[in-house]
This record gives sequence, C-alpha cells and structure tokens, in this order.
Amino acid sequence: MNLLTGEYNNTIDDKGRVSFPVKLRTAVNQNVVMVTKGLDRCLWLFTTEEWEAFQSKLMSNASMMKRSSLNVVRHFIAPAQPVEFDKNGRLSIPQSLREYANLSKDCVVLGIAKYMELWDSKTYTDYLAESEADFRNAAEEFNDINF
Amino acid sequence: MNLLTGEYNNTIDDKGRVSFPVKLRTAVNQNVVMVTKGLDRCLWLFTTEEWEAFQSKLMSNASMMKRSSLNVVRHFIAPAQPVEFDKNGRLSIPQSLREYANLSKDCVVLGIAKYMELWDSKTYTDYLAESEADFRNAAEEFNDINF
DNA sequence: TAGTTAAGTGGGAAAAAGTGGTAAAAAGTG
DNA sequence: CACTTTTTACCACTTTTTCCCACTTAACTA
Repeated sequence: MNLLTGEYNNTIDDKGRVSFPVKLRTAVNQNVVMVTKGLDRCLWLFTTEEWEAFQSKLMSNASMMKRSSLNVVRHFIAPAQPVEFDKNGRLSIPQSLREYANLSKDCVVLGIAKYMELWDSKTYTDYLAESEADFRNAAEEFNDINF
Repeated sequence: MNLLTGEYNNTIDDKGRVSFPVKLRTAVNQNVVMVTKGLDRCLWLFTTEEWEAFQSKLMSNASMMKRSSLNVVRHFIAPAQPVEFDKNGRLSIPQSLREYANLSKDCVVLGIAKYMELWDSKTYTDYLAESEADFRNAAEEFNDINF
C-alpha cells in the first residue's frame, strides 16, 4: 500500500453510499476496507492489514472486566465492519456508523498515511475552526522538527 | 470463528425475540449461544467454546467462601442460559435477562471480537454519553499506537 | 474548443434481512 | 385430570440492502 494522502469532497447518498476517490482506492489496492468509529466524530477506514495491526495493539492488554478497556473496545472494535467497493467504486457505510459521524450529504475523505478518515463536511469545518488554537499549540510541541 | 464485530440496531418484540444480525450469526456458525448478564446493564452472548473458556477462567480463581467470588459467580455464571436461533435467525431472550438489561423494544447488538453484547438502545446511548470522557482519556493512554 | 474518456451520482428492481402475528404444542398450576 | 399460561414452530408481510444500469459532471486530448 502506498501512503495515503489527500483531502476530497464527495457526497453520500441516502442509501449510505460514498463515492470513494480513485486515488485512494488505487492506493489501497484492495476491494475491501474496515470501517469503524474514529475520534472526534469521524469514521476511520483501514486496509485489512492495517486493521489487524491496529486491533491487536488495542486488544493486547484489554481486560473484559476493566472499565477503560471496555470503553475503548466498545468504541473501536465493536462497530468495525468490512465494507466492499461496489462496481462504481463506492462504499456503503453501515447505518449506525453514518449516524455516529452525522453523515448525510456532503462529506470529506482524508488520507492519513496508513489509514483514512471520513467526515461530514460541516462537522469537519467546525472541527477545524474549533481546533485552530489548540492546533497551533500542539504543533509547537514538535520541536524536534527542524528546517 | 471469525472475529465478531459490528454494531446493529434491531428490535426485540414482546415475546422477547431479537432478530440477530446475519453477519454475526454466520460468524458464530452455531445454532446456539450462551446468554448471561454482562457489565453495565447489557447481556453477554458467547459461543459455547468461548463460554467454556470464560467460565473456567472465572471459576479457577473463585472460592465458595469468599464474598467477592460469590458476587461475581452469581452475576455471570448463575443467570447463564443456552438459547437457540429460530428459523428466522432470532433469539428468545429469557425474561429475567430481559429485565436485567431493560430490553423492551429497540436494542443494539455489538460484536466484541470473541463475544457479543445486547443492549437496550437507550441504555446504550446513555452509556456512550456517560463514558465519553473516560473513553477519551483511556484512548489517550494508548501512546504506542502511532501512525 | 469539440470530442472522448473517466469519475462521480442517482434511481429502480430483485434479493435478503428483519418483524409481527397466529396456531399448535408444551409446561406449569390448581 | 382439566385448565391456564407460556413457549415453540410456522407463515406472511415489510423494510432494508444489494446489484445493476443510466445519466451527469469533470477532466483530458487532439
């Protein structure tokens, strides 16, 4: 898999189908991706390999009896589903995930190196606006990145 | 058995029958599952193999004389029952378990890798809302999960 | 700039999944 | 043993999902 990058504006129809950018589709180079809840009300999409890595890291120390483990597992593992590209290169996003991410019409697809994010457009622009200040501080913390 | 995942919104009728998502049913690949009380007012559902593993782990450290052991055993082991799928792929949830989990109409089925959870919809959304902050903190602690 | 191809979008029909109800059987009760 | 209540099995219907085709829009090429 190539590194995934790019910000794409697409639409999701009322059947939950998202036209997936060709560049990401070819980079993924598989017919199926795992979709699950992400952070900040977006969805995360993984190739099956990346999903394996992600979920085994999550599960490695998780206890069925521990509150924090259950929280994390119920958020990331439970809602995960494999979804296939249809003949037109679209993904059908399961309803519960659509609801979580508030997906209705306009959406944004992001390539983030190893995985992808799917946002509702409004949620995304709101997030960018809200996190602007935090972002600037967060960037300051990467002080080992020199010119 | 494949890893069980997925979040599904279904309904339970007044006979206690829950339509069980086909994907989970095929992943389970058995005609019967063990149902018992879980944590946070949901029900836990196991394949017979996973149930064996779970209950032997529980029992191996439990003493008949110890208060905490009795608490745990009475919660998880005592209420456990095998239930079969009917011809339409539904499970009839015993009444006492329905009451424990507050199951009336809308419910949520979760696949959690090795087992499954059954929630009342409202209980589930309330749980998600309440645990949101805890979850976010728990997630922050996974600082070995990099891009 | 016109023609051609690729990408993205929308909708209908068929199939699958989910839901509700009735009747027979079984279990429980007096 | 008769009666009531609950459970089970079966059938019919509704909703959702999937698959396929057609159209629109954007990009590329000559």
